[in-house]
Amino acid sequence: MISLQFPSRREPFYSMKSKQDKLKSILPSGKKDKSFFELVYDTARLIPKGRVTSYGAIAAFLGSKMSARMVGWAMNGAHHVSPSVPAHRVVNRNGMLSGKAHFATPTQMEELLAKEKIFVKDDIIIDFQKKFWDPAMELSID
DNA sequence: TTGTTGACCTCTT
DNA sequence: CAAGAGGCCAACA
Repeated sequence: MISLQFPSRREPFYSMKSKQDKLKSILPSGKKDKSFFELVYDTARLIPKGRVTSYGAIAAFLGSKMSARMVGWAMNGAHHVSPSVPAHRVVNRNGMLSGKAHFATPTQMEELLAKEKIFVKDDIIIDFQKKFWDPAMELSID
């Protein structure tokens, strides 16, 4: 199912802090003392191949939609965590590859995306809205 | 310990 | 329209 929506500027149902506990139960690894970063990593690992999402969408999904910045910061450390995190599937809300400079080579992010049939022009993902995967829409939380 | 700095986003001048 | 500010939270000096 394809979500054609950007994260809405309306107050979304998932923005309530109380959802965090439910998140912890549906996300893979069972540790209870998850930091915000770990939640970010877990969510990112759920992004299907061939789909992308945005920092803000993950942040909103995790309960604080203003933490998009932290999601980016989390990705900064995503290279040396295990299991690996598909950081290339996370872009900013315009579909721009804002993080490509942090990959091993300047072209790696684009190449990884191309393998999943996601193509990029001028650092922007083509058909971003069709490739967009909103965790809040696709993962049912109650 | 305090301050600054981000792979961001939204609202306000 | 463009530009600024505020909010988030972890890392680092």
